[in-house]
Amino acid sequence: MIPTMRPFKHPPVNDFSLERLLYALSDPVRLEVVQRLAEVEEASCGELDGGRPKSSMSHHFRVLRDAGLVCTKGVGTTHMNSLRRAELEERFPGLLTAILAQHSLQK
Amino acid sequence: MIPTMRPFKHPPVNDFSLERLLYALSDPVRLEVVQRLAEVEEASCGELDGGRPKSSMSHHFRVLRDAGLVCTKGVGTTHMNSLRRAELEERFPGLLTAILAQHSLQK
DNA sequence: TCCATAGTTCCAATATTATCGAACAACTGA
DNA sequence: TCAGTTGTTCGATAATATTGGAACTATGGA
Repeated sequence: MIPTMRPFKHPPVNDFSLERLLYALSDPVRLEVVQRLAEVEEASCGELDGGRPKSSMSHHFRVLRDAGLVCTKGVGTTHMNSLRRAELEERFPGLLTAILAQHSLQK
Repeated sequence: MIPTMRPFKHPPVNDFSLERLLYALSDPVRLEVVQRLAEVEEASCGELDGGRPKSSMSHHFRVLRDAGLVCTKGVGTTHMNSLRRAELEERFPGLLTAILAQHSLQK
């Protein structure tokens, strides 16, 4: 068993871009994913699709990863996702907190 | 002289949308406009175009207005723009602050 | 009244993005 | 080794955004 699930590329904190982050979160599907991840700490892709096609979700997860918002690691046959909270707080202090606070108000 | 420059539509705070705001700020041109406005408090459209065509800027200002970020009022032949800081802070506490703080770091 | 200024609106061209089916790849368990 | 599960990648299509020229409107000054 040679082939291992190759890990995804996750940008280092220094490469985080404010515009890219804001863009990633301006999509309702992606914003919902991030909000859910804030509640559960960790979740597979399947747990986060709202019945949407896998290929669509795969696209959204990539956008979230590229923005530095989400970290995805392979665990068995599934991919576990989590927020990169500490690094986001380091690079954009207070930003994610303000966005997530907004969500909990709307429920 | 009957015709007066008809005022622009500015959404009330209750109609502000997080996604719309994030989207508006995910564009480099618009983000720059907002960052400049944070410094000068008030500026005409002409002062904020970076040599870009007026029609393009007019589009961007409309997006910013629709998101509730910017207020535009006619003054003489010019349009003066300002951030809707208080209302934004009321609706999205800490959000604009976090975004603007990010900018000043990058200079 | 005429002209210059500041922006808007209209329009078309271009570029980006979202969506999703189909084929593919990695892993687990039988 | 085969089958089932999970998710990615590829490719096409549709929807949406950005850009900027041209015509138009409002305003103020000469």
